[in-house]
Amino acid sequence: MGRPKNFSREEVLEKAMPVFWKQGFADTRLQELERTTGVNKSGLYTEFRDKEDLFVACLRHYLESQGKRGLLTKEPLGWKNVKNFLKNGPLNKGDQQGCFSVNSMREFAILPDEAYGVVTENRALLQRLLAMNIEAEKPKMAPSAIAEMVLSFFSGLCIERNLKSGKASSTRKIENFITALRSL
Amino acid sequence: MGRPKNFSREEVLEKAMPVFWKQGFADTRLQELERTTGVNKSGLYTEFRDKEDLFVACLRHYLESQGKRGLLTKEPLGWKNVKNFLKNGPLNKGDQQGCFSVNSMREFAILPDEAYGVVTENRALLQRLLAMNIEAEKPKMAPSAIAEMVLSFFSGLCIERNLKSGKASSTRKIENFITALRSL
DNA sequence: GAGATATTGAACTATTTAGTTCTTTATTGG
DNA sequence: CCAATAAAGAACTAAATAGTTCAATATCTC
Repeated sequence: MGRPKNFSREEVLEKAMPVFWKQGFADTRLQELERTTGVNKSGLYTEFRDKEDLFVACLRHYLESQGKRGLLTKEPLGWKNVKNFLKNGPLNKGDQQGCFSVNSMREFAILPDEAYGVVTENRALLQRLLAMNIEAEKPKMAPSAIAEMVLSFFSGLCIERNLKSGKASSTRKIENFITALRSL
Repeated sequence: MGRPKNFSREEVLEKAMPVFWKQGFADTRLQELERTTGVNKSGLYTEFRDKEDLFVACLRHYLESQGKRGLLTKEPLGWKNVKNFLKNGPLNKGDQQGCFSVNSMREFAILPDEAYGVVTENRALLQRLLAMNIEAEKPKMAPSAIAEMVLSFFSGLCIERNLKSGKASSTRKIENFITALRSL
């Protein structure tokens, strides 16, 4: 066998993701991806078909890694998980603010259809997981209806992370929101 | 005096806005703006300094026109206005889906600082108007705290308009959300 | 160490883009 | 109708960008 490559697909995704996350697809330059991943064009193009392919791979990678955190599957299911999802779902790590998936929704007009599919599928999953947690609390209102609201609120929190005001203001907001939901 | 121009600034903004709204700043080509406004480059560049200037002008124009609708100042102030704001604030007119301002938040990384200022100022205004309407209903919780939640929920609804699922699913969601808030 | 094989790096290309400039054309006032 | 004025149109420019190609280089197996 010939020379082994000295980067893994995983590594590249891990490094490229924050760039797409912060700047979106359209305004991320290939040059910047070379710099941040430390892999040059020919390397990137042997691993990924094109920029779109790399973007979608980053998106999938992000959603998988978020899924693995298991915020909504911790036993016992209930409001606590929902609150934790709202508090810690949106990340707060340097350039990685909010949710890559929510951010991407803004760019559907120019993203490959695949991206749309990946995002909506994940949202459907979140909706189900949220509903399961809410169900466990036996509210009067239909759990799926409450879950819908939570997901919209979550999307709002995520997109607001693009503001400088940051995480601080959201903690209190989340407490209050959960309080309101508990009455349903 | 020489030849009068046959387009008004207003007209141009009205036509350019939906393009920026749908595609964002980065992925809107000058060529497309020429086509949709019917004004060619030299016309656009005599009226606006550059693409950024045109974008910010569109953003201001949008916020002004939204402000004029007066959704949150109709007497009597109260939950009815808040509900109406959530229902009809996010537009549903062809390419103009959701809120141009919320959509723009995603692109702060590449937009002029001015855009950030315009958006945050407007959000502060909305926050105050929402609080006034909530105040009128004399809730136990601080009106500003409830207003914060409404604004986040609104942002979520707006960004979700980028999904095909559309307006239908949001009506019920808004009713339920207001129900929850009334208990606070 | 030799040969096979795959990666890497850099030079290259074709296209697209924002922005400019200059000529042509239309409209006005006197 | 003429001269002044300004808009419109088109050709042009310089820079950037995604994507390609190919020679040089590194590493593996035998």
